[in-house]
Amino acid sequence: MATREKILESSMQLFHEQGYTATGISTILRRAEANPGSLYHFFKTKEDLVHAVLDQYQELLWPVVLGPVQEAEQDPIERIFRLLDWYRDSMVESGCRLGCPIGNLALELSDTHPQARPKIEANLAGWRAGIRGWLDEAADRLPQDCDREALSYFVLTVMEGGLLQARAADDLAPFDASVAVLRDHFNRLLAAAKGTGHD
Amino acid sequence: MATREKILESSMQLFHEQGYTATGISTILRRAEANPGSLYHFFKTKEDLVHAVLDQYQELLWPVVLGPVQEAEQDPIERIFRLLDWYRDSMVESGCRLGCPIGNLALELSDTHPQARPKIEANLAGWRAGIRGWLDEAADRLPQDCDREALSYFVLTVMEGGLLQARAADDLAPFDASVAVLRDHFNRLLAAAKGTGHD
DNA sequence: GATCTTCTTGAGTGATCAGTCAATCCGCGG
DNA sequence: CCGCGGATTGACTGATCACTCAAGAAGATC
Repeated sequence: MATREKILESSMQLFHEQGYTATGISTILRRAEANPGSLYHFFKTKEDLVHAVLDQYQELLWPVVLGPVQEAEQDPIERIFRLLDWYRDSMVESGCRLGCPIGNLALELSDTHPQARPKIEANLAGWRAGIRGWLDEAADRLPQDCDREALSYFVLTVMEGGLLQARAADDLAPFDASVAVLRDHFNRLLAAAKGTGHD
Repeated sequence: MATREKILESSMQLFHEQGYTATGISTILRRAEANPGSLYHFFKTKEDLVHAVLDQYQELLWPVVLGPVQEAEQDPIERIFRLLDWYRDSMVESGCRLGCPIGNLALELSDTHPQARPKIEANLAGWRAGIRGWLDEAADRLPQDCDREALSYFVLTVMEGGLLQARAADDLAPFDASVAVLRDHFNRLLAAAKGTGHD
């Protein structure tokens, strides 16, 4: 792998595992098997590095996350729960650690790093837009007065809030409980729309 | 104020504003107007300090947060939205910064500080227990098969997930949208319970 | 007022932090 | 085979990190 990509990859991993501030440049270099000069040849500062990481997450969102889910599942509502399940699997794999890399950086950097904040928001907006698209696809199965924009925020809220509690508890129960209530909410929305005649 | 309390207070503020790792001991000392020797007389390490901060949050939960809400609002369901509104106000006050101090520490320390994690979980459990108590009070207005434990997780999920997105967006819209959907969900639960005859 | 404990002072510790830079390497066009 | 520019090397910088400690001040107890 090219040096720049090795450094970027190591940074993504370490920022995810330890956070931005807690990760030292020297640790990144050790994992990437590179030297300080190389890192600073490609990235002007440590902050530049996290900007590149956020851009990378943005680029990978559709090819790695939303695309596969969209292809694997036809039902747009089920895609949302497929997405939540995909995240659940990644939590099982890491033993309830790590969580959402964007969410972690959001809480760590939003206040203190004004240049990173818009990039974090852009990432979340990308997730939301994907979910929003699926909700729009299912519009005729949802109540007519259903605020799909608010609902797309809500799905992301459930994901981030559920992951936060799961990490604190070192147990997926909070996440599962949250997803179950979200499922109940969708069931009620679908039932309500059916009750009034679809659309 | 006593030196120990001044140091504890400054630590709470700064961990909230900047995070644990990003906050230096020297900054805490400057704000507390104290010397390193005093800090290390009361707290063995920086990690001890964050443990004391978490204990303090735990102690303040009922007297400062849940108690006032419980007294100000009779309807147990409305108390939940009063609580969310109270948080909203604190976000307005800080200009969409800060967010939930426990949530911030949860994402920063859960993986890397095994001694802090249980204390973070204890704090979240305290919030949950309060909400759960209110839900139990309203049990006869909710559907019989309603999982109130899951619902208490869910309320906290909405709070934390909504705050995370609000900070990233530097705008309360994501939080408001999430709370609106939660309100819709409760309305549907209450309507469903009424429909089948109360209880 | 002597004595003991608790608390405060602040200069100083080694380690680690992000970042620098001159020297060197290497692939490529001429 | 030369010259050039991007890429790499790694020792080095000053600043800051968490933390120490010997000295002394401030109260409390007898």
